[in-house]
Order: sequence, then C-alpha cells, then structure tokens
Amino acid sequence: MKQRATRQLGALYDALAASRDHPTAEQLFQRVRRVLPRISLGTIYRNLDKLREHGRLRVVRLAGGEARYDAMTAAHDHFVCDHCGDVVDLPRCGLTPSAAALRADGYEVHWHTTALYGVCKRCTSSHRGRGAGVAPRGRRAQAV
Amino acid sequence: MKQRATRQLGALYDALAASRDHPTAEQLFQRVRRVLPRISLGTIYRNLDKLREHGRLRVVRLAGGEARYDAMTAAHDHFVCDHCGDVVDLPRCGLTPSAAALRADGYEVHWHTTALYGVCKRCTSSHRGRGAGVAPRGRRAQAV
DNA sequence: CTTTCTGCAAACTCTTTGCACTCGT
DNA sequence: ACGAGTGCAAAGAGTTTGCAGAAAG
Repeated sequence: MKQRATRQLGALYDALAASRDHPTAEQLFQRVRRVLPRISLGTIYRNLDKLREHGRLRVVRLAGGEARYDAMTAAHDHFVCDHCGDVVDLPRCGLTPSAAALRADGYEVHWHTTALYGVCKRCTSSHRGRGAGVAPRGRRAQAV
Repeated sequence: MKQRATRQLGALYDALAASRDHPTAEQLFQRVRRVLPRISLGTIYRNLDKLREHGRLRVVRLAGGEARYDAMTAAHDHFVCDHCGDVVDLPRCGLTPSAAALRADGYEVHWHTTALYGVCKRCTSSHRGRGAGVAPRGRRAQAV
C-alpha cells in the first residue's frame, strides 16, 4: 500500500531530472542502465507512471508515436521542430486563456499548455533547398 | 505521381468533415464502413496521411495512445477532459506566444495551439465522491 | 494501358501485464 | 516476515507495409 524507495525509482528520477531533452522511455532506459544494468523497460514504464501519479513529471505527447517525459518544474510551454522532432522549453506564454468562460460553464480547468510548431534553428541552417541535413525523426503523425 | 480521387479518400474526408468529436482512426473506420463496407483500416491510415500532407486535417495527439483527427478549419484550441478523454474545441485563445523571440533567434514558427486540461461538465456532475459515472478513457499517459 | 490505390494480413513499435522471485521496511 | 517492486517474456494497442489484384486517369 505504500510507495517504496527502490534504487530503480531513484535512478530513474535522477536520470530524468538531469535531462534537458524530454527523453523517451527508451532513452531513459538506456541512461538508467548505465547505473543499474539489470533494470528492465517494464520497470521504467511502471515507475514513470508512479512519478506521474505523484505529480513529479509530466508526459509530453506532442508528436510522433512515443511519449516523452519532462521533470515537473515551473509551468512552461514547448517549441517542437516539425523536422527533427526536438522539443525546446519556452517560458510560459503570457495571458491566461479563456478558462474563465469554461469554468462559468461547469468545467474544471486544472492546467494548460501551449505548443509552437515550426523548424528549429539547427534544421533551418542545414535545410538548404532539399538536402538531407538533419534526418526527420517522427516521419508520421504531426501532432497538436 | 499524382493524387487520385478515390471513393475511399472522398468518403473518409466526408466522414471527418462531418465529425465534431475529433475521431480516432478506428472511429473513422467504423463511420466510413457504413458507406464503403469493404474499406480496410490500412486504407484509412494511408488516406489520413495523405490528407495531412495536403494540409486538409490536423493530427491531435493530446492524451492517451491514439491519435485523433481534426478537419482543418480555423485556428482553435482544445479542452481535454482528464476523466473521459473528450476533446472540446475552443475559440483560439487570445494569447500571442513568444514567437517573436524565437524568430529572432533563427527559428521558423508555423503555428501553435493551446490545450487546457481538466474535468468536463458532464464528468463533473457524474463525479460525486468516487462513483462510476463516466468511465475514464485513457487511463495512462496524461499528455501535453 | 499505366500508375496509383486498395484489401488483406503480417510486421512493427510502443506500452502494459502476469508470474515467480527479490528486496525495502 | 509481509507485501510492494522487479526482471523477464509474452501479450496488447495502435499504426505501418508488402503484395497481388482493382480501378482512376
């Protein structure tokens, strides 16, 4: 009934907190593996879910098939590169959206986030004409 | 090399345009099936991808494992119910995000969208205490 | 006729889960 | 010791793809 402090959970949170790149479960798996070589991917997922339930991380599902994980810090927004899939943190955009109207209508609004989409600096420069440059990451499913 | 106007593509777009509920691929499959009973799910996915490439729809990947599709109309934002998973269209929020700063820094910003998360009206009313009410849809992976 | 598209089924990717065992507390 | 957590491997969703035949232009 009670949450235990296992090495696996600790190492996972450490890896996430040390990341600035919104890693996928697989990427976290590889990083935690360097500390705990016998950890399994199933455990990564189970512990990510626990951290989420406890509000210690946010699941970022901006584009592509995989979920990305973001250690919960201050509210912020995201820029997503349509070309390479990279996600960049942005300071929280100003102005609160029309939550007031929704609340008046019987909705509970807990939080919100904005995502900007486009082409990042790195891809813009290596994107001359048509050439390869940075390989597109999430070929399908451009998302909101 | 050229896009053909097949019955399947037409029926799919019609079904999407007639939808107001951000259907999943599976839901669109069921709806198109009523018109073309022999259509396959693979064709649904292939044609959704074509419509996306042509800018005729937007992929909405707000929460849960499945992509949802949104016929491209005016810019708008979304409210997502954490409880039942429903997605409601909102008028575009008034906030102009910090796109200017990004552009100045060498990024191309093509578009943006805001998602609000919370509990919808329907779930709020049938959510007294603990009881069943509306069943949660996407049990895992709350997303941005 | 030529080329793209379709239906089908198998393959793939990402994520979840059952089970027997391990390890925090 | 008790029970939550783990590794492993198999199962599940959701999505993609190869192929032979169908159909649009």
